[in-house]
Amino acid sequence: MDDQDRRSMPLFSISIVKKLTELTARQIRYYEEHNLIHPERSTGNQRLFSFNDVDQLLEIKNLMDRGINLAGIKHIITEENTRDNEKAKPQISDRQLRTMLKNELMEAGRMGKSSMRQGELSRFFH
DNA sequence: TTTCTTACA
DNA sequence: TGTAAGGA
Repeated sequence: MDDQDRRSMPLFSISIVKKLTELTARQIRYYEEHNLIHPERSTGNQRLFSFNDVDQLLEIKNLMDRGINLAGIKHIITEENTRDNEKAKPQISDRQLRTMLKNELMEAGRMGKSSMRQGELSRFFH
């Protein structure tokens, strides 16, 4: 069994994830509705989160704290998985994109927040 | 007891 | 987002 297997192993109940991420059950379920995480289901339709899910949620939480709304987060995470396949963005490298995004996020956090919202984020993916 | 879904404030 | 309702 390799690391990836371990990371995607469904182990935590929502109550555990709630403590680990400091998010409410409502938020956790809401993010799942928007396909930001994909916890497995098991006994009696109960959610079982993997280490990856928790990690993803922590990332979402960080973005939320920076004042980015669901649309923006969704956009980021979606691009995250789409980027590798589509080379329709020959302009900048993957590493450059990450650096740019990181700098922007840091600036947004430092400046108080509102500098980056909804559509503005799309400029990174044009 | 804990979690689940749906839906309204 | 919070919370109530009703079921598993």
